[in-house]
Amino acid sequence: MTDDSTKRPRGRPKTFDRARTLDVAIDSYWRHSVDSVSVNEICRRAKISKPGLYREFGDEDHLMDAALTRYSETVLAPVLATLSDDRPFRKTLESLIEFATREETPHVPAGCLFAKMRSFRWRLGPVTGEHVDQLSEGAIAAYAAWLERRANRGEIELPAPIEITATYVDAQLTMMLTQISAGEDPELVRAHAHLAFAVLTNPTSTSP
Amino acid sequence: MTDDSTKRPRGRPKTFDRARTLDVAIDSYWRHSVDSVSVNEICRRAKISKPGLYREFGDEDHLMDAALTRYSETVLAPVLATLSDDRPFRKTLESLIEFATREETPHVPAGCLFAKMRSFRWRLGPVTGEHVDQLSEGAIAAYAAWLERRANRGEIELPAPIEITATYVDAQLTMMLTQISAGEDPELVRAHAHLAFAVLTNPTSTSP
DNA sequence: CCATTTTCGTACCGTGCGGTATTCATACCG
DNA sequence: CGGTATGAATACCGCACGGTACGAAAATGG
Repeated sequence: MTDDSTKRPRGRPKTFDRARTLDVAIDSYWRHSVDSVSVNEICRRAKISKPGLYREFGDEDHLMDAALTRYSETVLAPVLATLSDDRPFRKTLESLIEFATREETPHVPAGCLFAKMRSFRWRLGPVTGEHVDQLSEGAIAAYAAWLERRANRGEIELPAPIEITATYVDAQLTMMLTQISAGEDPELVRAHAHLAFAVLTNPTSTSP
Repeated sequence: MTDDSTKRPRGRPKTFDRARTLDVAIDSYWRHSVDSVSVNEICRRAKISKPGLYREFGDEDHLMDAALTRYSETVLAPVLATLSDDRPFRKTLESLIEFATREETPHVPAGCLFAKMRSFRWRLGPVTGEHVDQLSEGAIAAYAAWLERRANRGEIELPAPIEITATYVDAQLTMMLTQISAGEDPELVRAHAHLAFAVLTNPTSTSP
């Protein structure tokens, strides 16, 4: 069904594998910190020439942005989508903790590329930086919607205004991902998570 | 009383101002991230020559270590010392939160140099890295001693084994310092802190 | 076959880095 | 004064970075 016979473009056929290059970039940025992975290094790993990469992506900023786009579509979106599921609060929370403390596997690094980019926000290029901001807002909005829905159903009692509670959940999950990426013991991080989220599952007064 | 008449050393008198250089280094590492401040940059700010700095400190690793030593003595130690005070738990906790969320002043940057070094642990030199590890252990031990003492007096009820609770407090304070350094709103961070530490001040079950 | 179009990668540019060889300046001693 | 000892800074090294000029390579169209 692939019409090899249809008009091929005029010049030399393209051999640059954009998808594979993006996979290499994502894996590199994800496994190691976002900075400390240079364009040169990605070219070496992907075994492509530097001008090839620059022709495809423009510059380092747009390469990172493309990597973040692909990552958010394939990894982040499914996780945030679970917030809309109609599962009990604790089940969803546990799956979030599970995601944030996942161990490294041969094909999937530990931690979260998005979280790493957030912590390096100020040294990202303008395009990637804006993208990170936008995804951050989206994530917090998703947490807020989730928490509010569960609060309205009486499953939990919000210990603080929704903006504060949502950003609290976001901050805790981000910290967990950072710790996991730094090599912390997943069991310890999970134990910390249960302490941090006890304020949600065990409503009490929180007056200072 | 300064004996100018006593033997002066043989050669050309030293003019290198070690203390001032260290102040510049600490301020630079503290205000900006530890990496992204180069030796060249410190020389520029301190208006000293590069060989001068290298003669005094050896290399970048030992310069950072000297800065960390001075910082821990002048800033960190007093804070950790308050953990031994006999004040009520909540008072001490509030002063910790106050320290971690302090706003930037002209002379004192926000955040904490030690916290910044911890988050960049893996790219520190061997000397500074070891020093950071050692200080981390010291801080956690101090938190553990504080919490255990307060628990023994019935002021709080440990929500988890002491090692987990102490590292939890450490992780939360470190995260707060990181957020403040990243420019987060101190009021929001304090609100998060009260949520995170509610598990200490409002003992309940924490079963997952 | 040759001109045209498009993509390819080698080889380079300027910059800033951590670190240092070398030479000059300033002191004491006799 | 000259000899000796020590500290100072200029000017450099090799390297890796982000980014690109440019000619070779591979296709189509006539």
